[in-house]
Amino acid sequence: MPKTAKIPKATITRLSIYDRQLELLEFDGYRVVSSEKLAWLCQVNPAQVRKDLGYFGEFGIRGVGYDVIDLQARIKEILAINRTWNLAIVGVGKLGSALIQHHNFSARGFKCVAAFDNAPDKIGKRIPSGLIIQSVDQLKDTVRELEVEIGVIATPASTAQMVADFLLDAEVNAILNFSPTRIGVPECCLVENIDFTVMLDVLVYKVHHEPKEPRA
Amino acid sequence: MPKTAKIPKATITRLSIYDRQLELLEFDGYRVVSSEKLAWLCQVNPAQVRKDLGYFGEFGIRGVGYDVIDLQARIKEILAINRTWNLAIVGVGKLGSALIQHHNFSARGFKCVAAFDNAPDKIGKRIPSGLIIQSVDQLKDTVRELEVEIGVIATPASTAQMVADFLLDAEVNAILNFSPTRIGVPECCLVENIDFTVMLDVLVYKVHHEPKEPRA
DNA sequence: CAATGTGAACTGGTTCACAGCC
DNA sequence: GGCTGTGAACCAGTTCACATTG
Repeated sequence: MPKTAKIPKATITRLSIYDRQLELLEFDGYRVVSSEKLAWLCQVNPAQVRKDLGYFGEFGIRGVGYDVIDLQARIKEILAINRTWNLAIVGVGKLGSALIQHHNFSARGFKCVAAFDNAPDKIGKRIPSGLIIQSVDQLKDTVRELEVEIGVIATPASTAQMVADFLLDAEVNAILNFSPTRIGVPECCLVENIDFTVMLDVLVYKVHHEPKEPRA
Repeated sequence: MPKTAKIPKATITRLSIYDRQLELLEFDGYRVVSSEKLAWLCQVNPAQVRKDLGYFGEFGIRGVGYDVIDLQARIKEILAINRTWNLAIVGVGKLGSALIQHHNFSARGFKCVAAFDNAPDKIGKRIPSGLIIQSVDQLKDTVRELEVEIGVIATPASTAQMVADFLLDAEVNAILNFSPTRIGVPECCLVENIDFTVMLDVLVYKVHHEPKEPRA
């Protein structure tokens, strides 16, 4: 179905955002939505919405708009989030355990099926979600057995690369990296980095340099 | 000092990454580094490194490279992270408390000086860091008193906008938003969004659509 | 000679503007 | 009439290639 064209990564990001707004619109009882309204809600340009969707097909009705339910289904299909994906969290510190219990993950079909750490006092413990923390030595076996498709790194920077190598060895080929370092992986493995302090640095730069307009 | 040119946001993001790599290089005893080496470490193009730095001045020595210590200082100055910034966390759930104790924040000069929630059973409690959770009713006064410059939203989507309005009322003009929704704010307020599930959706899309190359 | 600094070329992404349809 | 779908125009950001300099 993808019209063999190169699709900007930003388009995929926006599709995810559209999807969530559509859920809210559905909840609020809307049956149809125009590109203008959806764009406004997602803080983008209406033409952007239409172009993004245009990469994948014709989902709207001219003169009317998009069917809220139908468009949602299409987007979920495009993103491949119309099914469950199994996650394994590595690093069960404060952040790791917050992620395991993160409601937005389960609500969107991301299921934490395993948790690993290498601190002896953590291994074997049960976390509120019911999961038992395993040693990273067991990572490979468990990941394969439970068919984990995405590894989540929530360790300090110092161990991130080691963890990544473990995940690669277990043939996970998608990693969500919360550690503040760029891990090195082969081509076949896909990585997304979420780096809090980089975001803060960007924010601080902007605060410090943007023309400070007087408050309305 | 900025050569009155428009600086890409991506450049700022990379400066933050360069900075952290420089810290590691310094720790490892390097005195100078070439754009090629730094680029390799940060997984970008060498010309990109030079261009990014070029927006702000000439920091290198031709034929030699960049002084690791000096370049760090310059970047920290550009990013305005050569001082402490006060944060207030709103929403002390699992994620919020993980953020409060997040070591990378304190290590980089971001100091959590206040925490707010509106759950009656949380208000007044002391968190391991020593902070006492306050009611959001006290947000305005506390934020002003403690000179908080950045608000961090770690609440569910449903209350994010309300929290943002509270922060705006307290004249915070930078927000780091961890809730999975786009908050609406006036021009004068700067926002960075960190949305875990969007990142996962992007990762899933890629896993599902990228040409799956056989593993080496 | 080796590596920076930078205009010019290129690539990618966004916005416009309007044709096409309901 | 109103809103989608999309080629064309535009804009931004990255990479190249080379002149420049310690």
